[in-house]
Amino acid sequence: MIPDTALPPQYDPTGLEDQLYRQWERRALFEPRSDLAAASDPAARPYVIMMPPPNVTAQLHMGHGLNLSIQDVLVRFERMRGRDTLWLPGTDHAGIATQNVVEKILAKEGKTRFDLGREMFVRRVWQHVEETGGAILNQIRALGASCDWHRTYFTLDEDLSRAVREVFVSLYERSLIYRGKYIINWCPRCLTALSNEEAEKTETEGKLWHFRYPLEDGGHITIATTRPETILGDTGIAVHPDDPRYHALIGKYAVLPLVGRRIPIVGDDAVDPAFGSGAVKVTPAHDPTDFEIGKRHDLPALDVMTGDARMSDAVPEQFRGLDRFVARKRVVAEFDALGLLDKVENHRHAVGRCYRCDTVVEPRLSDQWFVRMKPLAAPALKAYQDGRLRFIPEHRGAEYAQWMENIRDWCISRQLWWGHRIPVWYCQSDACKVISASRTDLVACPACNGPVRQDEDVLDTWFSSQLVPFSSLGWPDTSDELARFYPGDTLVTAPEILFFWVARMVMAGLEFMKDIPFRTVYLTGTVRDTKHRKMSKSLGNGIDPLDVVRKYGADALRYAVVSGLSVGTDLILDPDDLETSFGPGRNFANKLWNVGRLLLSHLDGPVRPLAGRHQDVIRKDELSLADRWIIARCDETVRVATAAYERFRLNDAALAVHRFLWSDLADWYIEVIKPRLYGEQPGGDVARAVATQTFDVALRLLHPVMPFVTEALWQRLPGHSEEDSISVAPWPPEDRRAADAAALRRFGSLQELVGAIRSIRAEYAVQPGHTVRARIATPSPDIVAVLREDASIVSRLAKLSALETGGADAPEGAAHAILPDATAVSVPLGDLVDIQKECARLGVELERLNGAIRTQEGKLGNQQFTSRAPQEVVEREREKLATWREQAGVLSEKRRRLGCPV
RNA sequence: GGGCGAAUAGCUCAGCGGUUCAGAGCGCCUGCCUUACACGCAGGAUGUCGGGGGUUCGAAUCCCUCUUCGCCCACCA
Repeated sequence: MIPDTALPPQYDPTGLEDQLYRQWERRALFEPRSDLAAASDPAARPYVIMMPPPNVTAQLHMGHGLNLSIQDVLVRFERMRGRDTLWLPGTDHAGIATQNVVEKILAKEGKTRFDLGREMFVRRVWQHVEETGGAILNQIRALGASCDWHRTYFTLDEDLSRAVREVFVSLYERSLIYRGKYIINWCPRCLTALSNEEAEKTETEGKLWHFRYPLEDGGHITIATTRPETILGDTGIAVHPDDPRYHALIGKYAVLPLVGRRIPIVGDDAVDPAFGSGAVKVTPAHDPTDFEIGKRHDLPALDVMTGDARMSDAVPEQFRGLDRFVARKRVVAEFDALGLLDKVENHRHAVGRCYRCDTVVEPRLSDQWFVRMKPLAAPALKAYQDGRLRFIPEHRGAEYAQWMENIRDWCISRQLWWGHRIPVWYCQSDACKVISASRTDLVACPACNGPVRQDEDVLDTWFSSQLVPFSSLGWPDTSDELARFYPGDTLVTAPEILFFWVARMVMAGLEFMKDIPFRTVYLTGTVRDTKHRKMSKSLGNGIDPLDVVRKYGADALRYAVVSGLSVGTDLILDPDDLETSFGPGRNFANKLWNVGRLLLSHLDGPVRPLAGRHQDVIRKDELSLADRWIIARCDETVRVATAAYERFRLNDAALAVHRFLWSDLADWYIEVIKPRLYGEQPGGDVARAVATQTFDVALRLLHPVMPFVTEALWQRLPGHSEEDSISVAPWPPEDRRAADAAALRRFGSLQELVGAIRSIRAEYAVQPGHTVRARIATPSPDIVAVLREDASIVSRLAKLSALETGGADAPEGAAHAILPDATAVSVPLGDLVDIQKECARLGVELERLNGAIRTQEGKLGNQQFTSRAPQEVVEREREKLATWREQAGVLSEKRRRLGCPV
């Protein structure tokens, strides 16, 4: 392609990124390739990476930016390696979260969902989803994510809903789903049951109240509680059966204060005699342990709260309708008034909070649906123990295993309206009362043909999410696609949803597809601010990825995320200083752009290939030291970067390519070949070919991280056009023939030599345009070779007027440097400075310094000062003196070396 | 209460079984708008590698311990 020499000097991603993305999408570059699917090698499985579906109405946040970037790097890498790839985008209906969003909108209109009724409300949510649901998908595009948009799914789609039904009914038929009355976590604000995982335990500073309950036969028994309001629902007291203090009381009764209920004292192993008073109040309707105790001793369960956590009509009148925390205070106050409050202690304990609204959850007795997890967990645990399923970082696997080992049944019913309604119908005819789970909607009872009523509840949103690895591919229908893309390879996600989603996908996959859905689970770190606080909307410390894309480009964002991140560590970004976080990525893109600009401006046609069967291939003997060096460095970079990508060490890959492009190619190679490019020296065509082709390789290595700028440049390189795309260009192969240890070593020596001369120049502040003479004496054969064959390069880079070999001047009269390989470099002082002027200048400076030193000596010699001034002031003055003396020494030495008159 | 990570330059982090490992980027200092790039070029300063102990010829790197942060799990009311 003819170079576009009109490229602006500053890279501007605005508009360009959009344009390139549309180009990719139009050409369907990210869809699976039927040509590869048809390939005969059955072992060549496609690469499938699982995108965690974002909440349908959510806005993109930095967490998405982080894990979408990682996923895109991985999938682009595999795609370029020639694998068929699938990265399916989709959205999750996010039951509670989405319902909450719409309820908030209704609240602004002064309405509740109950005002609308179920049908109208659900319709309203759908409307909201349709209005806002596309936004996040476009935001994902803006990051450059190369996913297959033709198969975008939504967890409430008809197909995925069919999968949900199939799974529910199948589990129900095998008694792996059951309904029952148990203590569950209840959110009084969302008005629904939650799973154990959805009730986030947080350590809280609370109180432990000790109360005395009068015994029927006189005396008291003291119990302790953190939730006094539940006393109103007490139906017993439990002590340890072997506790000598209470042995005699077992079987006796106490009278519950405030209520007057006669409650039995029972002996139960669940009681820890060492805690509190060793006696426990038993509230079967409001505590899981108490529920179990209650069952064992036939204690009634008395629910004393309403759904929104107010005291119910089951409590004495003065408490009815009170909020639980108000009731708590009131109960304490009344006990206190009765003289039955023994003591109050501070007490740290874990309090469950709703993961959606942070409300303190209430353990509550209610009828819910559950999945029996133990049989499902066993194979999922085994998959990990066998090594079939692996975690990155590895230690995360232990969390997974621990959870699987201690798994509890999963409460899947939610008292919401938005979601998959439970496919269970209850026969309304008194004679029948059959309960039917059905894959299709029922209008009549299958047993008696009587009227039926569908269960009111919907399923936990994670119930459908866990099926996505196969439901998104058309399951329960069988299809070639399903066979081709299941199981997948990699899942990249935030550690927060390890249990919510990841673990359950593994279980569901094993149960319904007989295989794990992915081999590798990469758990990212958390995005935090500089104070290491998690980025969140409520803290207001978030960074909007789209804002970053607008200001710095998607490439810069991705580079920041990838280069600043080692496996599994947190990503620290400063919301108040985007420049520090994203400037380097933008600068890097700009650097690439300018390397491209320079190369393109010197190209007027195709370049000769470095290797291949073409006749005009460049022969090895045409290559200069620098050519061989950059080719060898390029190959090293291919090996390092490829290995790093394979091992998920994306930061290593990014930094290796950065180093090659910036430090090696731009700073050294291009500087070296400029005379050849400008036609001042022969070999211009070779230099162009080498520069262009190593640049091409580096662009490909970098493409997974910075897809846009690499594409924009690559399409302009000779032989490419807009009809080509780097995103499907072949991954650069390792080339053993390029390895050239001698060139690496020798050019390294050249770099050191040039560096030494530049240091000398800088030390004497020589103007850039001014040339100097250098004399080199070396025992190093590499340097000897450099001086023989590449002296012009050294002269150019170090701005030398002459480069002499042989015995180096003694340090007298010359600036001198010794390299690690014992090479001595010297430059006549006369070349570095005007000796007379410099002597005069140094003389003046030295005199002034000596004056200051004399004054300081006087000050410190003054007894009054040293004895009266604070110690640290004197100390500081002494240090000042020492520094000045040192400086004076340096100046004298300089004068001596210049041979200045004394 | 159980389990697991982390502590390296002012900041964010590399350093993957002990011998070119004391590094990168940003920031800082000096000099440069050298016809690709000031989002740049060249040069430079900066660290008792959290404290203590141990193993070894040799430890940022292995072992023990302490301190400090963080994560996961947990029905002691």
